[in-house]
Amino acid sequence: MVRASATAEESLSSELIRAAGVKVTRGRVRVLDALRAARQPLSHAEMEALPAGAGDAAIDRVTLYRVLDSLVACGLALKAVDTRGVFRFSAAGAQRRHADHIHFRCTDCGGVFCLKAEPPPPPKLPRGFRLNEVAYDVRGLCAGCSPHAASPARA
Amino acid sequence: MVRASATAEESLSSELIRAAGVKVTRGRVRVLDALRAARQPLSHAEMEALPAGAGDAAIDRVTLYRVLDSLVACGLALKAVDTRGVFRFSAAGAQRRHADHIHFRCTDCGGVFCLKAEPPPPPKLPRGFRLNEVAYDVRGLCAGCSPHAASPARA
DNA sequence: CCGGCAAATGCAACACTGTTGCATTAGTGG
DNA sequence: CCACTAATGCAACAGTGTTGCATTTGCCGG
Repeated sequence: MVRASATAEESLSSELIRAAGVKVTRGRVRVLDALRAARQPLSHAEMEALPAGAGDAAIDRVTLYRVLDSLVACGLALKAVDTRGVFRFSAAGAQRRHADHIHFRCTDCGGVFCLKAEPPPPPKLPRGFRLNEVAYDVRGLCAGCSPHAASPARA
Repeated sequence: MVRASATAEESLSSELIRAAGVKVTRGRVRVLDALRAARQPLSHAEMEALPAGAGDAAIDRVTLYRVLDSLVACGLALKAVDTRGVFRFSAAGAQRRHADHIHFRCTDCGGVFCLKAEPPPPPKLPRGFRLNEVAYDVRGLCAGCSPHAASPARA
């Protein structure tokens, strides 16, 4: 149970959770830890498989769903849908690292690539509307999936 | 079986399907018809429920999936994921009507609103990349779902 | 330090979306 | 009109997400 490493990381997650006004539980700390450590949004399935390096037993499937929901509800995590229709979660604040450029999603392999260009400014909204997120999604085929030769179905 | 109305619509769908180089079947015509008539992308569930006005029996669930896949494969339909993680399909070409303005998606009610502003120009891609679609997605709360009064959880 | 309450957990069962296998039916080309 | 292939319909399955309920646990007050 007592581990000297990564204590700062874990306590920061605990801090964040406590500051959000919800109970600090093992599951929440572990999940937020994982989200904050991840360099890209994680799916439920991926998180279920990660306790390998976390120490003790795996988190229950349903509990994991509820932990994620609670983190989203208190603003510590963000929820999005990937191209396969699966929810992916990321630590709030982490997306700031990805806010200053455009993403290209390959419709074939599902990969996400970061483009150099800057995203356009957000548009004006009608009265009463509230802006939460602006996603400038560019989709197509990446270099690896592009048909270099001939593709009869596309001709 | 014989209906005099909507013949032009239906035969156009048939034309399109035939031109795409695949078999012209009842299911494909009916589905493409529905997609072309719809003013917004339809989900599988929505399409399963629509034969009310189409005349004869409902299409099999699995067949509908396969019909949709075939329409996407031959370029007659487009497949996308909505905010709930459900696939939605639209007739190819229909999105051209929606290419000249921005969409606002309400994260609460799931509604889609058309904004007046024009979308930004597509960015430059790395070598080998192939642009297929540019989605400028603006998400937030619509006027109906915005918290007019106080929202303790957000404070 | 201890007890109690509400929230969080774990388990089972379920609902919805999408997929696969296989026998039958129906387009299409000759 | 025949035959051949693709498409259909049915059953069964897989993955993702949800709900109900009993039990445990974090947190707070005594």
